[in-house]
Amino acid sequence: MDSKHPAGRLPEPPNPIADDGDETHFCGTCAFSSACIAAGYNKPELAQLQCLVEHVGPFRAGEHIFRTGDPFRAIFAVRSGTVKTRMVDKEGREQVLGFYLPGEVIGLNAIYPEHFPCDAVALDTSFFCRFSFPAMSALASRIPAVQKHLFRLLSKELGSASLLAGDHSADERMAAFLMDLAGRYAARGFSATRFHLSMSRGDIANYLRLAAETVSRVLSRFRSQGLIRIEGRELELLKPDALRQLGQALLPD
Amino acid sequence: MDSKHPAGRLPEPPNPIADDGDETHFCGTCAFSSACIAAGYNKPELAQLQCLVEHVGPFRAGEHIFRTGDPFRAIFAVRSGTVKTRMVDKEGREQVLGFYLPGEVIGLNAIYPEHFPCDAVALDTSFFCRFSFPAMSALASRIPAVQKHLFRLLSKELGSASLLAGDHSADERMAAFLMDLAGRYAARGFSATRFHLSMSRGDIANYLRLAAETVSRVLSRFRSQGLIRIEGRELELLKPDALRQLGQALLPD
DNA sequence: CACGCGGGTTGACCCGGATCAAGGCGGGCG
DNA sequence: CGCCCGCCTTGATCCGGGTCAACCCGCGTG
Repeated sequence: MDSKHPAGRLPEPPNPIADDGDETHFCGTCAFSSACIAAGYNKPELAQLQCLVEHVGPFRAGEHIFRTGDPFRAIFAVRSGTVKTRMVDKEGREQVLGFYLPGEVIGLNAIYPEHFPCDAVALDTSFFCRFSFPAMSALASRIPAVQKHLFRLLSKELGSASLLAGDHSADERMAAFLMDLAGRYAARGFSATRFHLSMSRGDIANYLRLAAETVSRVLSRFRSQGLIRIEGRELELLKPDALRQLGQALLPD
Repeated sequence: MDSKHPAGRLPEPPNPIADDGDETHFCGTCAFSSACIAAGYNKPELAQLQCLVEHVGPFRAGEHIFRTGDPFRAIFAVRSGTVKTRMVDKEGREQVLGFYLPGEVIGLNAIYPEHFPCDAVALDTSFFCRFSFPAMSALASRIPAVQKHLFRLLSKELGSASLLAGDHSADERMAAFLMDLAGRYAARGFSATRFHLSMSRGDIANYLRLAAETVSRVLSRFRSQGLIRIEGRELELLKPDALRQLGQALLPD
């Protein structure tokens, strides 16, 4: 599963955002956008922010962006591709903590321990913006909007962490998972009703604290009920309202 | 359950830390201590921090420190007593998010939404330090150590949120819960082996995503196995190592 | 006093999802 | 080509913990 020479699925990420030339479009959808391209910034400050960003990648499917225990020096915004974060306990069992889509930020939970408390593994061929954290903190001291933005990012992730905490049925969890993904894709300008699941059924199951067989069964049932169309990892939400209804206990609002 | 006129349990909190006269002892154990009394601060800056702190309380058992939807203006450090945070979904079901002991901080998850996303309810007679967040942010911009401290607090809570995420047996959850409490009491200078459970079995069950009956059964079993001594809400850990062993899959390290 | 009520404990039963098992793709490679 | 190996699906069985129910206790109140 964690092969050192993982096979890249595709020669080129199918993700439209991978186009490195389209800076402004990507940045407009990134979680840092309000910090990077906020209208209120004067030019010298924006230049400072730009210069602490470093573009890194590509990482192929299965490669690590960072590993548990690595010293914390930077946070990463996903430019394209998908990432899972996971912890591996001493018995070797994997625990998937989350999936991160283009525009989202990984590494925030490493600030306190000053070492990464989890692995980050690419699921697709992926590119990132790397933000040196010392530089970013220093900048945050001088630009209140940057500080506020970091506080908000951290606090936001606190809120979403409690999403999968409840004891809910497999159907509720799966419906909420699909609608959460849909909402996050929509927030970044992608289709909210058709998208590709970059993660395996096993990863979904692990994340939702279900067995892989259960995930498979629930998806089959959703299909037979006409809620979704699914073929391999290509997904279409046919009745998003019904799914939202199903997952409402887990979803915000 | 959420009576508007809850009966205060005791005329005076039994908590030794409630002594308002013993400032330095309390502050030495508080989560803000390194910000409030850090050696590196010169006096004018420390004075600024002091003046944005406001002591509030007492809150009696059952009273709200804040409610879902309240506009976010401040975070609170528990001076004495215990607090639970909870969300109530639209079907009226309660979801306990966490328990907070003296020295710990509540309200951080409200920064992003700018409104409190949950209720905070006192379980004991409780006192707090109230930190105006706008003032604190402004101070953080001028004093890097304060900014760093806030980042760390937020990031730390991110880490602990993933504690109860896994799918683990009732025994593992309960053992981890008890050892977590023990560690947090110890970190604030209390006994790590004898303490009072301020929360009901129902709250524990809700927090651990178990039925109240299961909590009762597990505690009874732990007692019959000689792991703990428990009488009502008074708890003594007889074999902390065995408990840590049981809960290791859920505990840090 | 009797009574109600919330919290706690314990027993009996049942169900959702884990586990075990078998088989079907599809892609990479000898 | 044929084989293997992940990944996925579907069926059969089992069990941990939820649910229902009965009961106890302490406390506050009419």
